[in-house]
Amino acid sequence: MSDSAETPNLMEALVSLAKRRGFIYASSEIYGGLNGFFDYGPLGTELKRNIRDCWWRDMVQRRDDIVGIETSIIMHPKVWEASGHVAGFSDPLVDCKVSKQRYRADQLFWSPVVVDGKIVGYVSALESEKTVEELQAAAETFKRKKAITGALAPVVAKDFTEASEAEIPLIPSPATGEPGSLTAPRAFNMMFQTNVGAMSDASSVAYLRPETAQGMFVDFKNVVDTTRVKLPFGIAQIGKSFRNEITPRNFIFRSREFEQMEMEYFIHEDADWAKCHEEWITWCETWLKSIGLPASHLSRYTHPKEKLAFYSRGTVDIMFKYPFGVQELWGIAARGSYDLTQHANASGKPQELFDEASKKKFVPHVIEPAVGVDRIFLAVLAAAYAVEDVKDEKGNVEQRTVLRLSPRLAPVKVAILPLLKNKELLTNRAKALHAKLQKRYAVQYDDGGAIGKRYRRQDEAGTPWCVTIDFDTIEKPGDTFTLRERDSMAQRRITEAELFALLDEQVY
RNA sequence: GCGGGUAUAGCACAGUGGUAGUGCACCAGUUUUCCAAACUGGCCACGCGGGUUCGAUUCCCGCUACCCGCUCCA
Repeated sequence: MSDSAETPNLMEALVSLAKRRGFIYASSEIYGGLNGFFDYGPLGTELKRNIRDCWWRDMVQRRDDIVGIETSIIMHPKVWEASGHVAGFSDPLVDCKVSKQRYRADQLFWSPVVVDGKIVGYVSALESEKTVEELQAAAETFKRKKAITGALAPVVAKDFTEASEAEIPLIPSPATGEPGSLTAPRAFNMMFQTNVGAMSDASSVAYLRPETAQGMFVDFKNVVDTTRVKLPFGIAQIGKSFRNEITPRNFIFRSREFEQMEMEYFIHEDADWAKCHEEWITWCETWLKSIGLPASHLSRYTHPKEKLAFYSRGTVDIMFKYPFGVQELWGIAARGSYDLTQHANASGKPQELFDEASKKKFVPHVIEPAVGVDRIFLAVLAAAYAVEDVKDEKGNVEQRTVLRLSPRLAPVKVAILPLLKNKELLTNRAKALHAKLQKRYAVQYDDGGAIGKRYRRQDEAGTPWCVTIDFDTIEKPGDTFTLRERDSMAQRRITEAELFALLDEQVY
């Protein structure tokens, strides 16, 4: 028996299964696909919906301190100026054509070498604690090698975004030390632009949101004024976001259109934000385990202070061991009062609460757990996938592909199978049960092929239980069915009432 | 975006300068009393565009997508 960790080319197997069983298709596939976009098929749509529903129930409906909203994808462009995304949500990149190295332009520093007031050449260095020293040393070496005499001026460290067109070909590549191989920085904003209204001009430019969070900040006062929430409280939202990623990769892990589940938890400015931050990290970890992700695949990554995003005072990522490596799943950021303050300044509308104790107004601080539905989907799929060796009655070893999805997430909760297709007594009873279950649960009726084949088919779809209507059901007293469990393949007899009780308990 | 690789049916793979097969899956039927049974029949593909050629799925070029690196985020 092998589990997912030992399966070679697990990603290929997942992509293949996802396609084969209708979980995920490439977007616009008949036109050759579109990089960074995906469609969810019938089973995938159910699974994704279940992920959203579980999160919403646990995050919003089962709590007293969190409310939900749904804001528009296109917001006033000033939202993104205030949030910092127009200016800061870009990564200008520079390529060295010789060494094939790629640098972020804002991390690649350079300086003219000035001798006796004249520019005699250029030096470069990568961002570090000693960038200026390195540049100075490089300038001295340059002067010596070129046998230039005169007074060397101190270097002036500038990053590559400040290099002019004329200067770019003169600046040496950090990799080769020779000028001429660096490209101009390609700086583009990761936000998708569009135009509102029929006229396309500068005044109509708008953006598809790159995160749902700003909706919560912009509607902060509305929620406070209309819902009687009291600190600490949270506002949650699930919705699509869009980022024009340079390199979409790893199936649905990094795509250009994705779905976020974000919650902004507002706390008093004097509250212990670090403690609250830690509590939310723990909450997220617990929740991930509750939907079936193994603790062994989860870890934490604390962002070093100097590399924090522009809005963050502290960020911890919950990492997941995907088939392609340990990568981010859930980011929990302490955003301070950054966003509300920015919007207060930009809009001229104060985003404050009144503190009854101190009789003073203050801007709340915020802790933000932000997770991608698609990433959870991928993590869940990877963790659930298993190929097992099973022995048939003759002792022959066969392989069984099974998705061990939690019953909460499984696209189909129960499959109802008449043992035989051509015996009306069986099919009628099965159809009656199916109709009854269908009112409350996602269930499937299947009478195609041999019973064993149908079990395996449901295993691949992740259906936790199969119910078989057999001859004992109609011939023996008690009206019982065979209940077959996906993971153990064990069978037992169960009544209709017991079946409903089982589902009520396990499916939520 | 740069470098390397790949692209044949729903999935996994063969194969050929004269338009393609296999397994599984799927559909119809016969059969079948619990773990991918059997038989019969059926559906379905050379990623897209151009070039060379009498003829291109095969050779060449471009594009697109996917995979592996550089880089990045949910």
